[in-house]
Amino acid sequence: MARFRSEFLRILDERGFIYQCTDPEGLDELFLRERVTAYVGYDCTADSLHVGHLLTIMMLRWLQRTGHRPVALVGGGTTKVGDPSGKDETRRLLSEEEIERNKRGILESLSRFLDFSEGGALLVDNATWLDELRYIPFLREYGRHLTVNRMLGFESVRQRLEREQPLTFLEFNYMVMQAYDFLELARRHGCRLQMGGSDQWGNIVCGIELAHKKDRIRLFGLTCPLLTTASGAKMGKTVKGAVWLDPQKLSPFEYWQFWRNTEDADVGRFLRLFTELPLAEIARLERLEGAEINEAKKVLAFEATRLAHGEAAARRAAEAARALFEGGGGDVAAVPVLEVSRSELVRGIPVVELFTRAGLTRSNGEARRLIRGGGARLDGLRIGDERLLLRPEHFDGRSEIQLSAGRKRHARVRVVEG
RNA sequence: GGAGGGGUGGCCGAGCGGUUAAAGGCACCAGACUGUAAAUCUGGCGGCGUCAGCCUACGCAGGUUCGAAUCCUGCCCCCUCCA
Repeated sequence: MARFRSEFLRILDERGFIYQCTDPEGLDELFLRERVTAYVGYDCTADSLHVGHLLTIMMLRWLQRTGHRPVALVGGGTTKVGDPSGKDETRRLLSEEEIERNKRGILESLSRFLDFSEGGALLVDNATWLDELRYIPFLREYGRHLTVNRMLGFESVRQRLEREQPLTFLEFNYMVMQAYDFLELARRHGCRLQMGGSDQWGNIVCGIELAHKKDRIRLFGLTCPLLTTASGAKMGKTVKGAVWLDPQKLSPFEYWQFWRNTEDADVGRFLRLFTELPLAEIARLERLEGAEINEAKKVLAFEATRLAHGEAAARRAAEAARALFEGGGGDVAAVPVLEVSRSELVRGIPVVELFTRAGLTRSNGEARRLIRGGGARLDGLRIGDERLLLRPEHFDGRSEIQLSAGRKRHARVRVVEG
């Protein structure tokens, strides 16, 4: 497969990152010729990124590893407008402070994967230029280069119109804003390539066309496939919601577990996309069959966790999993802990409440149902009574007990004096 | 501006005065089977509650009624057709 000659594109191609590319040959040449600056845009609506963002993060990472310059753009400007695509309930507008906090969170998530130190990756906020825009001058200068005819042809727009779903002028302008972002990055930072999910294709192309008409510069676009699991579900959900990259929001142990529970059919693909193992090694792992494929899943979990949370955390997660799932007392240090005071324990703590406090269930009612359904365990023994109170005798001299919701989700409860 | 249709739980979508915490599907959780997989089958799936109950919910605000998601009034939003 001599499709690409440049290292970056070859890697992306071999690993399955490429869905569409505006001009593969031209881009390949560009990568052979110079140090390329490329960007990916991230929404600013949450304070952390999640696995749904991981594909593009990995692309930026490979970009940096192969000697080029990644730019992460956060949508501080566009977030102020509020994304209207979420149908009813006009979305709550975020305050400046919230946006600021979210930006910091996003940077923190990204910092695990990219080197933002001097001369490395760049973080930019489109508020920097979008805030300054004035309507009439903008329309006169840029609006004349964008035809509605052209924009109506884009898949995202066409689909809406065909299904007779409303498409507001505001949404329509998102494409324009993003097109302008690309141009602005090209001017400010010499950015030549925008990458994103396949749903971003129209927006990316729009930016390329704008830049060509306005500044006579040639930009490139590349999208990655929309990721679903082999059984067709969207990736990256757990009871707790999204699979966050921020360890505060989802512990490394739970992150490890997420990857460990990958479906058989996805293992090879995920290893290529979400780890940096050599392809030969992945091919070997992929060939494992039956129960042996679990080895491959552990490698996937370890490597993915290592990237997001560091090697030490990945080791602890792996060890805790060994202790929990394969018997033989390993170290369960990575399993999330809930602390309770001795005085509270002496009074007796409703076990349903503990499940909720430990984050294993979302409400006491859910914990009750879990117990009724036979999925709740205390130190491995099924809890039969939903009214059970946790008391000092359950600890039997130890400082910790273990709660489990189903086979896979565990938490420790530790007594502290007081 | 005019006429009609509509806003139901995370999503889709029934219900159109009581027996409706609201059919059905998807998603999700648990149990069984396994390999911490998939498929399948079973159960669950608003909150609080030591279980007797209480509270909140069908766009928003009022009203009619013993009783409202269901009827009435006003408001907000969406869709279709006409101008």
